[in-house]
Amino acid sequence: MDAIDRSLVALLQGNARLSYAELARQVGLSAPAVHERVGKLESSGVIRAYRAEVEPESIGLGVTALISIVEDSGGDTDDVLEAFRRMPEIESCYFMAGVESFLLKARVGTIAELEQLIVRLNRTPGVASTRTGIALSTKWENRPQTIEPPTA
Amino acid sequence: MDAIDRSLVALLQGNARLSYAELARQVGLSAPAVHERVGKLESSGVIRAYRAEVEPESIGLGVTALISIVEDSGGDTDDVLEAFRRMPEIESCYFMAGVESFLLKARVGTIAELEQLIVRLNRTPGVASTRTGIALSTKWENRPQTIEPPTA
DNA sequence: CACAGTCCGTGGACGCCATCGACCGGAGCC
DNA sequence: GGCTCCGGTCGATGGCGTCCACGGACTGTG
Repeated sequence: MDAIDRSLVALLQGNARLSYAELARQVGLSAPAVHERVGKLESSGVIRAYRAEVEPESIGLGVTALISIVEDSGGDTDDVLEAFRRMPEIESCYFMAGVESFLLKARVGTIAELEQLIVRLNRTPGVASTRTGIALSTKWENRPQTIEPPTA
Repeated sequence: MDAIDRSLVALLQGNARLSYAELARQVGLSAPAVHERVGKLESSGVIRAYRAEVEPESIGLGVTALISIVEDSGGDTDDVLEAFRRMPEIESCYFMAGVESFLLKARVGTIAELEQLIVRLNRTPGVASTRTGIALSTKWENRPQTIEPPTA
């Protein structure tokens, strides 16, 4: 992970569809060299995936909610996680410090669907209680951060 | 936005670097047709961007926090937002229903940096108070949802 | 019914790109 | 010095992106 790798990552964070030739021009290497570097970044796990970022409303997901979960003292955390994973509405899942073990970000089409999701969550074994906040609007999301050199 | 557009969006959500030729094979059209459709999806705002998804730890961002903000009754919401936008650590910003007007997702390198961020937030005009939860681990994030036909 | 216009696709052409293999130069190490 | 390894350049070739001309289905109109 030298300076060139960092700029490659930054460039691909900004536009994942840049060609290797274009990346090569930007960082001042040849295309095959860039190809190999990017391949290593992928296989070492630095680059996890390339995703198109889609406007949620246009695919029928107008409602965003953030749901905190308090775990049942009896339940198994892995089972709870597995249950969450099976709910496709849950886009993100964080395991949190504090009384509320999980924070979920969910997206659904309507408030009615959100209600159904919350009911399903509360019925899930291992879930003691939920607390839901509704996002009225998403100001921005997943803004890429500028990459800093390793503690330089 | 017909069925073909939906599968194009789904394919690009899964892998934004698919070639037009490959997309064309998957949806059963010619490459120029796919090129035009994707172009329209981009310019109509359905596809906002193509991003490489990067493992945060590998770029020195090991600490994830979710911060709720209570707004000062005197402050202007737009000014607060503008201040948040200038803090690159804040990856996502939701405007919420409820007492806590904003929910921020922030990523920093160390707890010390998180402390500094919270101090800066509390000093921001228009911010009455903050409440911070620390994510011990990210189970998953921004999982793409399967796209449903428009209320069919 | 014929007609023109529009939309959305196909097929062909051409230049650029991805990708492979051969080669090469510097660093580290006997 | 001479070996090896790593990581780069260069050159070739097949596939891809992209432009353009063309064509069929649908639609509204004289």
